[in-house]
Amino acid sequence: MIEYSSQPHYLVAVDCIVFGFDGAHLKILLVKRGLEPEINKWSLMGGFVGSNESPDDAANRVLKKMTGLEGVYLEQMQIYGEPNRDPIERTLSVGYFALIDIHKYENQLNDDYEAEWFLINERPKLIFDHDQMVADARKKLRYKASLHPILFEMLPKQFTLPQLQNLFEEVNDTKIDTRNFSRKITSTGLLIKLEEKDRSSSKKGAFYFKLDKKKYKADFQAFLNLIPNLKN
Amino acid sequence: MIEYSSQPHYLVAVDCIVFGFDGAHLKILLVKRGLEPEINKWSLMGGFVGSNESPDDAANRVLKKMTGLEGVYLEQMQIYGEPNRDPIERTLSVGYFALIDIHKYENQLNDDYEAEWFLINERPKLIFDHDQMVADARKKLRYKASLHPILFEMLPKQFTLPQLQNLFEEVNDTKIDTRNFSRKITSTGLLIKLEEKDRSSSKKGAFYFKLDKKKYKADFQAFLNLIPNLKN
DNA sequence: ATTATTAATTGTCAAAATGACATTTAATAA
DNA sequence: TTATTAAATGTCATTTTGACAATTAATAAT
Repeated sequence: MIEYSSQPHYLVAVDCIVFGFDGAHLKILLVKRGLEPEINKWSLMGGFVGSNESPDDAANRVLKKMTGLEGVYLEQMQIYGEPNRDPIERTLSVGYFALIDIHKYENQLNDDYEAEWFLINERPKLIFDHDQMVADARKKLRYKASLHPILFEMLPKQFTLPQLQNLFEEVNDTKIDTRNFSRKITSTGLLIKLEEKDRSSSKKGAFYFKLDKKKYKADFQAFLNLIPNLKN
Repeated sequence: MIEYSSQPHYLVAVDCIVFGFDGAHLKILLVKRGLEPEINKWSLMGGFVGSNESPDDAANRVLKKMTGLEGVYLEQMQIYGEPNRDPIERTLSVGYFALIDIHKYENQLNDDYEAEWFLINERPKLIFDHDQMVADARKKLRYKASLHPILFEMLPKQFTLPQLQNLFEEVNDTKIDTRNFSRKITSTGLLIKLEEKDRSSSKKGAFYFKLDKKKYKADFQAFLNLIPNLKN
């Protein structure tokens, strides 16, 4: 008979891949690790799951502690549980990816932790299996974003169509035809055009849009299809 | 400074939602639990993660032990980690869903475990949060199956179009127009029509098909779109 | 004042995919 | 020979898609 008492116990952690977008490029937020082993090396934001919290709770706690942000978009990805992934002691880690508005973060920076944004393709090597986690998170982000409008979570309240398209192109690592993108994104009914223009990027300026939050919540589970299937 | 040694340790388990299809209805495989608490109550197939295996390894081991089957389709779903989900001791469980060909199983039944197939809608109440796991697994199955051809994993080597359509209808809890379904599924190129007919369900008989495995593997990650968006 | 420059914005058309819909066919039973 | 039953298949109008380039709005330069 199997009994609980004879079974091995493990540490359980969470690690968060935090994505942001600066208007042109996809970025990832990394921290200098504060404990041994591999202290002071770059790593994902993480921490152990406490006695009175679920892994989801723990991920939210870690994010709040290190970025000051609450209520960020957070999605469970998968568990990383190879027996020897942590050299000190067996630790299973639940991987999450988070999407945050990079501008909100800047105001709430917690300086106790050395955190820094890196361009997704120019990030330093990370500890343990964190590079694998980042690769998995990118894949999952791409997958999810091709079906649901999650990328808006990384945009400020006002954004332009060129910015939005940039973001889709970055995430999917592809170029999208401007006319077709505009048509598709408009037909979702998710965008509300504003009076104001962003003049910072061109003489003509690009109109700002905001998200129709009601429509966003209602349609979140509906499949969109924002990434074209290129034939040529 | 946070140190490993001061952190709490937990039991880590896996639980598998095993789906099957009898040609007409979606089924789920349950076992009578073999340890306290809740001994002899119906539950999902599960077990603790051992010292030298990953959670994926553990899920495969449990499935093999209880069904005799190896290499079944197994997908990590999510982690269940509410602090009090297990009344004896804190246990985190990684939920998996498995898709198996119900006919293969029948040949390999391991009688040491009291396992039984239940119609998905006529299953007994399960222990702990296992009912929630089943609900989540159904949702995930539906989601994934609407995009990728995973349902073939539940069919025998030879199957008929009506059977295939039944399966899609069961999983999506909807009725599909025969002509449109046939057109779509044919256009995927995934099916190879055989000479033989299944005469068990009608006078006319229905042609058997088999899966084009090469095409299946190649197209697995490509998005299909097999479930229609009904307008009326 | 006119022109040049630059990025934003918008339109067309042919092809493909979709959804709605009913009849014909193959086999056995009566 | 006819009745019965489930399987298989076709049409058409609408919508969606992908490929493609010209126009517009604003500032900078002359």
